[in-house]
Amino acid sequence: MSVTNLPVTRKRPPAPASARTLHKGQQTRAVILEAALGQAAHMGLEGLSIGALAEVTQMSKSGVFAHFGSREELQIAVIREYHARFEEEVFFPAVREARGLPRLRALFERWVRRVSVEVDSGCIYISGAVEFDDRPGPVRDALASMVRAWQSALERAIRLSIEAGHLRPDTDSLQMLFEVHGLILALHHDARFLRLPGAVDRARVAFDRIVQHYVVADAAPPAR
Amino acid sequence: MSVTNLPVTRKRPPAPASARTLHKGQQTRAVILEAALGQAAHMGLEGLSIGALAEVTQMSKSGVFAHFGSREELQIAVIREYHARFEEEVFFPAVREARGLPRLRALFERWVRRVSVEVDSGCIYISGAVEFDDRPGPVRDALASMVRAWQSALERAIRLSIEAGHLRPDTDSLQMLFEVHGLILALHHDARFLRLPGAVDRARVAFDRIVQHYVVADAAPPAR
DNA sequence: TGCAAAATAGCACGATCGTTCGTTTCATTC
DNA sequence: GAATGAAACGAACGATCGTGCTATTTTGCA
Repeated sequence: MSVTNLPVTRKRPPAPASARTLHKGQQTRAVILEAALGQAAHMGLEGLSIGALAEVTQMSKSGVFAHFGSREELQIAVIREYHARFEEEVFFPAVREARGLPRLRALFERWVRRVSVEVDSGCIYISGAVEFDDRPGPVRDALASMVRAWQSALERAIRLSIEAGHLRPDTDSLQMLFEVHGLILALHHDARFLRLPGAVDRARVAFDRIVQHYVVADAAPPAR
Repeated sequence: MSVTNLPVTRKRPPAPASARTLHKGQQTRAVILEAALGQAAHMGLEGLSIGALAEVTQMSKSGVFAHFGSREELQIAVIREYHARFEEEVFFPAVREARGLPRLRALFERWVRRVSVEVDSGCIYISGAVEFDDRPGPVRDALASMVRAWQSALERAIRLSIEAGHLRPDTDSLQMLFEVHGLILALHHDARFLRLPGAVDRARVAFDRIVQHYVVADAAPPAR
């Protein structure tokens, strides 16, 4: 059970030789990935540098390099790791809430919290989207897959809210998704770039307003 | 009359020697800047490369370099040029509309059009905000100045709409600005990165909803 | 037309980048 | 404890980057 069934093409297939213990390789690979995640959060995926990574992890450049085979593979590995953590921190806990509005609210709240924590570290989904918005290739593809997966998970939650009768039946789920996503992007922008205080509250207020609009059958928007 | 009175510290002080004619230097400088603007729109401000710029303009690297003195100065020059064009294309025409809602609508509409045109070229305000969100220095400062200038111009338009009686007197102008800005960011993200069609319309629809909320004294949001 | 100044070219530097290759160290299993 | 394969190292490569020099060309004005 994951955010989506992606064409993940997992490496590390059948546990090399012995089965249980985490072999040295994967262990240091995890260490490198941890450092890479931090570096990418600060400098972006394009800011990932094998040399800098080697310094941080006290390894040789070639030692780091060997674990991924290329810089691109490293970037993709970082994206996948980020995705996994995002799932763990935002999606899985929220999906335990009752389906419908409670779950949708939980998804948004955890998303907001994640982004506002990331004020000091940066969201790879957001920075990556800007860095790779016209740079085709496997990195962009991987990133787009993850973002789309998350977006459609959110849209599913919206649709469930409609089915549950919590939102108006004529709710345009993609439209609502668009608006909610905008709040997160504005939050990220104002808090992280402009360093404005109070952006988190603005996002929450706006979210409540959006929900309120789609939940109440208020004055039908007159054809204007 | 400009979006704001920035600490612009304009170079090119008192017209070097003769007054009128555009001297060769400024002329080729303009050519370089044009190319740089294109390059930055595609690859971001960090993707600006003096070497690549020299190739495009058929000049030597040092020839290009001499016009700006440093890469940082080049980046700042690009930001200022982008700002000037943004003003020209979005702000000035819209500010000729009647103050209040008409002007606010014009500002948004032109902003949307600009961003959707930039689907093929990228908005430097947005990409720059991500690239420099934790990279202090003069480039970030210049960029933040411009963005803040534009934001406060928008907020001013909102406040004028309140004073004109077009929006509810208890409208939180910064909150409204936050929401509207989010729409632009979502538009940029969906159209440019995810290549989703229809994002422009979603932004327009959402904007109308926001305006409608602040203009009508609908059911006062119950203390929830 | 000639001369000073501005604009551009040419070249090299040091740094950093991703990557390759051969060797050495280490961990694991017999 | 020796053998085997994985893991890490060290050094070098070619490329690209921004930048600093010194010539050379071009421009604008007397």
